[in-house]
Amino acid sequence: MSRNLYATRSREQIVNLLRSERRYLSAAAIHRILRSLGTQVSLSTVYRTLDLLVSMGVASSRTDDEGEQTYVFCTVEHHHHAICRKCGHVEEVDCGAMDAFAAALQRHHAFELDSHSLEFYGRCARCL
Amino acid sequence: MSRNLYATRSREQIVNLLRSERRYLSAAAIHRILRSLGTQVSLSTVYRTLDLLVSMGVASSRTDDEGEQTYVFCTVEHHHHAICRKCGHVEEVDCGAMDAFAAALQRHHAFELDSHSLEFYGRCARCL
DNA sequence: CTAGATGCAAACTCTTTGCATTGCC
DNA sequence: GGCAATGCAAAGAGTTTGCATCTAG
Repeated sequence: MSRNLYATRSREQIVNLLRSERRYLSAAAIHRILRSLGTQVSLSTVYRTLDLLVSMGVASSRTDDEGEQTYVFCTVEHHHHAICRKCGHVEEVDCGAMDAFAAALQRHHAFELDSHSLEFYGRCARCL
Repeated sequence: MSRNLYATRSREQIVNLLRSERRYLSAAAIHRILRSLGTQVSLSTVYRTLDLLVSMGVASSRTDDEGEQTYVFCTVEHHHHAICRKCGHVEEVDCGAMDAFAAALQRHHAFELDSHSLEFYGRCARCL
């Protein structure tokens, strides 16, 4: 268990950015924003750090409409994302009602559920 | 409304393959299978045809774990997929229970839902 | 005959990797 | 000082595109 040994400046900056933005950002976007804020960091480092964060459970990733990988800061273990289609804000939604669904699925399709993936799209409170 | 003007041999073959397989296949996989069945078709045509099928609503696509785009034949308008993690078989699951979810989301997060994406993973009847 | 479909190869985009260098602890 | 992180450039993978050629209707 010797992960994430060094807390370097690059890593801090990336985590801070993700934590303050709370919306899905691509590696390229993160790179661009950090540069514009005066932080010198290479794109490879951004990729490597994002992989690290995802494997530590600090961030979560998804593939957007353009097929690009995007990342968001995240706290809860198992949950889903409600993504505002106006501002991109991500709300974490935890998921209890899935049990009923799993039961119905098994009844109707004889399908044994062991995991699922769920995303919501709409407007967050600020954008209504 | 002058889409899909010509019903060419390539297109027929691709649709037939998707219709008989009923599982998510990448463009490369489709290309490989068709070749092995003796059908001469270029990878670009496979890509172009798949885009066409998706835009016509005949097929549906998703990005798999490796980040590769995969396609499946599909009939129902709005539904979700139960994907067998053993054989890859795709079951279409229609989704009524989502209304309750939407209501809860609005109550708890003041989030106005307008669409969602949902995928199940597990074992299909044949693979239990 | 003519608009649309195809094949081929080159171009593109996003992502990963090898290796020398730098930096944290 | 030593192991890990970084930057750079080059390689990779998947996908798209331009253009000449072919073909369904």
